[in-house]
Amino acid sequence: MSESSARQRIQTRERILEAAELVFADNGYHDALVDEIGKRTSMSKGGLYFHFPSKEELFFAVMDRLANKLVRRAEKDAANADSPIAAAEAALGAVVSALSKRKRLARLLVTQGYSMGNAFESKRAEIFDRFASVIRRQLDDAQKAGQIDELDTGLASRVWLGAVNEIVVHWLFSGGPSPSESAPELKKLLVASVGGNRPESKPVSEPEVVPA
Amino acid sequence: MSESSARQRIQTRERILEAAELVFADNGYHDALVDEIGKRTSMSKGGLYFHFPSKEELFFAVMDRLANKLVRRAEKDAANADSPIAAAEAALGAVVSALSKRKRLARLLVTQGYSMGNAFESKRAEIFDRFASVIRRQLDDAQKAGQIDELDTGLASRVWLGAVNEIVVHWLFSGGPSPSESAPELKKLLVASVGGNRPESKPVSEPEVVPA
DNA sequence: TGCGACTGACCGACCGGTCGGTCGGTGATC
DNA sequence: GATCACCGACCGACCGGTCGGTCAGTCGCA
Repeated sequence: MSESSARQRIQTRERILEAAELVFADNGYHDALVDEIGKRTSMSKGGLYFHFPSKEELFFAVMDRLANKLVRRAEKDAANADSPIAAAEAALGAVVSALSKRKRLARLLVTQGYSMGNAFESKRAEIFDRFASVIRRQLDDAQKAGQIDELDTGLASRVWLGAVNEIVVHWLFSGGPSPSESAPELKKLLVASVGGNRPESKPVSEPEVVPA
Repeated sequence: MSESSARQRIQTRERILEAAELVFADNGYHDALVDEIGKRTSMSKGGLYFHFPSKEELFFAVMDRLANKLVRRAEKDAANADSPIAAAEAALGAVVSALSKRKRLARLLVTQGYSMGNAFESKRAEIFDRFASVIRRQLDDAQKAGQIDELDTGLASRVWLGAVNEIVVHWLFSGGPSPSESAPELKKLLVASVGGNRPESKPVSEPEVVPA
C-alpha cells in the first residue's frame, strides 16, 4: 500500500533525524560525521543519502524540527496564562525549562549551528526570529493592556531572547547554574526591563502615555 | 642588534594577527585557510608556522588581542563616567559602539569562533566572562550606592551581555538596525531591568566621583 | 518483473602541517 | 676589511589522513 509505505518513509526519516540530532549536538556540524549518524541509525551512508540530499539539508531539517517543537510548546504555555504579561513569562519559562532539561537540545539550538560556517546565518536568523516574535506578540498584548511601558517591543523581545541565550550558554560552557534555577530571578529582571507590574504598585491604573 | 630584531619580531607577529583577523572574520575558523592568511601577509605558510605553532593557537591569539582592546576601552569609558550606573551604561555603550563600527570585529567576537568546534567553548567562556565582570563591577558599585535594586548582579550582567550579543547578531545576520542606533532604547531597557533611576527622579545630583 | 529502499566499497578534493632548503645579516678571527 | 661559520626568518612543494558524496549492485515486496 502506498498508505503504509508513506508512513514507513516518514518513520524512517524520523529515526534518522533523531540520530542526527544526537550526533550534531555532541559534535557540532563540522565535527559530526555522516558515518556516525549512519551507525546510530543502523543504516548505511548510502541509505541516509536516499532520504536526505546532503549533510547540510539534514542539519537544517534537524534544526527545524526542534524549533517547531519548542515554539509550539512556548505558544501553548503562553495561551494558558491568564494575563498578557504572564503569557510572556510563560513563553520564556517554557523555553528555559525545555533547554534546561536537555543539554543536547540546548547546545544544538544555541551554539552548534555556527560551526557550519556562514551558510548557517540565515537559518539561525530564521529560527531566532520565530522565537522573538512569539515573545513579541505577548509583549504587544501586554502593552495594549497597559501592563507595561510604551517601548519598542521588537527590541525588548530581542533583549529577552538574548538574555536567555546567554544564560544557557554560560550554563553550557562555564558550568554556571542551571537556567531553570535562575529562571525566577531572570523573569524578574526581564519583566522589570519592560516596566512590568511591580508587586507593590498597581500599574493598571495609569492612563496611557502617548509619546510623539 | 637583538633590540631591533625583537621589535621586528613583534611587528611581524602583529602583521600576521591583523591579516588573520580579517580572514577568520570573513570565513569563520573552519573555512579560513592558513594559505589565505599567508597570502594577505605576503608570507608563506612555513613562515606563519614559524611564528605560531598551529592554526588554533593563531586563532586564540587573534581573539585575545581583540578582547583585550575592547575590555580596555570599556573600562576606560566606565572610569570617566560620573556615577556608577552611568559607568555601567558607558561600558555597555563602548562595546556597542565599537562593534557597530566594525562588522568584522563583531562577527569574529560574537559568532565565528563557534565554528572551530567544541575546543572553542572555554575560550568563548573566558572572553565573555571578562566582559561580564566589567559590567558586573559597575553594577555592584551602583548597588552599593543605592542606585539600583538588590539583585544578583552576576545574573544581571549576563542579561546585559546577552542582550547586546543578540542585538549584534540580529544586526549581522538579519540586517536589523545598527546596534548603535538601538543603543539609547537598549540602555533604557537594561537600566530598567535592574531598577535603575527612573526619569522622574534626579540621579544626576550626585557629586563627581574621582576615579583612581 | 519492476521498483523503492538500502548497502558499502570506493572516489578524490581538500588542507593543516612538515621539512629540506635558501638567503641576508652578524660577529668573531686573522 | 676580507673570509667564513652560523643563525633566524622564511619559502613552498609535498604528504597523508579525512570525509562528504557516489554508484553499481542486492533484496524483498506487490
